[in-house]
Order: sequence, then structure tokens, then C-alpha cells
Amino acid sequence: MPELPEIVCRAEEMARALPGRTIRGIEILQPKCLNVTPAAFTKALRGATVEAVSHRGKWIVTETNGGDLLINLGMGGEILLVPSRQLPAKWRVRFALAQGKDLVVNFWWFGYVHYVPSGAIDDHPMIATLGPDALDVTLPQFRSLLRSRRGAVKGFLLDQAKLAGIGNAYVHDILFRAGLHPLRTIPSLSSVEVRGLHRAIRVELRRSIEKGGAFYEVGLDGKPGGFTAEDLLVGYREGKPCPTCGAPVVKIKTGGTSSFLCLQCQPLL
DNA sequence: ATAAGTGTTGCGCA
DNA sequence: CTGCGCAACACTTA
Repeated sequence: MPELPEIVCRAEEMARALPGRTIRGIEILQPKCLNVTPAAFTKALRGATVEAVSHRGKWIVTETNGGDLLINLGMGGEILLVPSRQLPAKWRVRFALAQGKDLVVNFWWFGYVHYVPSGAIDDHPMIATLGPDALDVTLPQFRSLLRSRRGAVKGFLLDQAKLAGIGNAYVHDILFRAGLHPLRTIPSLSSVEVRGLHRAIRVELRRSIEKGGAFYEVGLDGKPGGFTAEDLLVGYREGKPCPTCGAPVVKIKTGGTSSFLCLQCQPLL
């Protein structure tokens, strides 16, 4: 479930903690999550010193003088900075740093720990196909992204190739704030609705970033984010009253995923 | 105790 | 090309 707010917070934490530190050792428990052989991965990054940490959509990008480390936590997971002697029970890849500390990566189902040489990040297939970052896109850019799209607005928001960073947890409240039913089609959106949607994306994502990201994901120190279930407007609040009109929040199936919404405030027509 | 639901991404299909 | 359904695995809840 890590989406843009969690990724932004994690990247900021890592950017404070890691630059200048050298990777002394690497241990890989799940080679399947790599994009290169464990030998190539280790050869490139062992001995490398971290220079900067940033993000691209839901990917955390750690630049080192030996190349870039790309992490995607998939359906959820943690990146922890812990004493080497206190490793968590479950982890997939760990990086031993100096002073007895380890950077440990885990995820529940699947995730990616990838490597690309310095300067080659745009050759990485999953990074290269990302659309503009959901928080960086301007209103005119947003309008042009929507042009010539025909499908449902929810599908558009979740498509990382069009707009990077939004997932199925934040999309509920973004659509609620914009007053849009998830199945509204792109061509049916008025100019005012598009502007409202653009604004809703920024408001909702920033609201969570300010609180350190969602409560169900933890920081490098293992502490959960401060954006709690009470901060959600309609997401995962089936049967609870809509914060605007009091009508019960409903849960519907929208293609492969569920949607939570208020039918009064987000009419289909 | 068994089964269904859950998030992300890429792939195959019409 | 584009939008949709599905499969990949682990873990929680009914």
C-alpha cells in the first residue's frame, strides 16, 4: 500500500540518514526481487557510497557512486535502519553499513530491489514508462494528459504511465474531494471538475505527507506514519456517514478493485 | 479451519 | 494504442 506520500516520506528520511555512508556488505535472501544476478548486484554496490536519495513515482531512488539502487515496495513493506544485531524477523535484502547499522528491505508479497548504472535510470523499463509525478504536474499539463482519454477517471488516476504516485488507498478520498464517481468517464468531466480533481490530488497527497504518511507503513525507525484511519474521508469507511452530507459511505466493485464513495456527493450522472 | 479480500505491476486480449 | 481482466505471492479477517 505504499503510495506517493509514504514514498516521499521514506525518501526524505533516507536522504537525511544515508548520504556519505558506504555499503560494506550485501545479503540477498530473495534473488527473485532483483533485476540482475545477485553477483552483479553485489559487485556493483558493495563498497559504493550513497550520494543522494529521491523518488520517481512509487520508486525510491538511492544514487551511489557505484550506480543507482531502485526500490519499489509493491503491495507494502518496510525499509528499516537497524543495528546489525537486531535484524527484523523477515527481510529480503540487507545492506550492511558502517557503525554496525543495516539498511533492511522487506515487503509482504513482492517488490523490487533493482540496480541500474549511474546515469542509466531512464533506461530502466519500469521507470521509463512512468508519467509525471502526481505532485509535480501543473494544471495545464494535467488537462493535456486527460485529452483524448476515454475510460473511467479512477482507471486514469491509478495508471502510473499517465500519472505516477496514486494508488488504490488515496484514490477514494481524492475522488470524494473532487466530487467525482470513480466510474465517471474522462470525456464527461467539465473543465471545472478537472480543475477540482487536480486540486484534490495535491490536497490529499500533501495532507498525508505532512503527517508522515499512512499509519500502516513505518519509517526507517519502525514508527508508523501519522496519517490515521480517522484522517480518511470515505476510504475504507463503509457504512460510516459521509463527512459532507451524512449519507452512508458505500463500497462498490470497480473493475478489479473496490471503491469507497458517497453516492450523494459523487453521483454517476 | 478454510476461504476470500487486499494492494502494485506487467502482460495478454478485443 | 488503449482500456480491461488476470496472475504473481503473504497475511489478515469472516
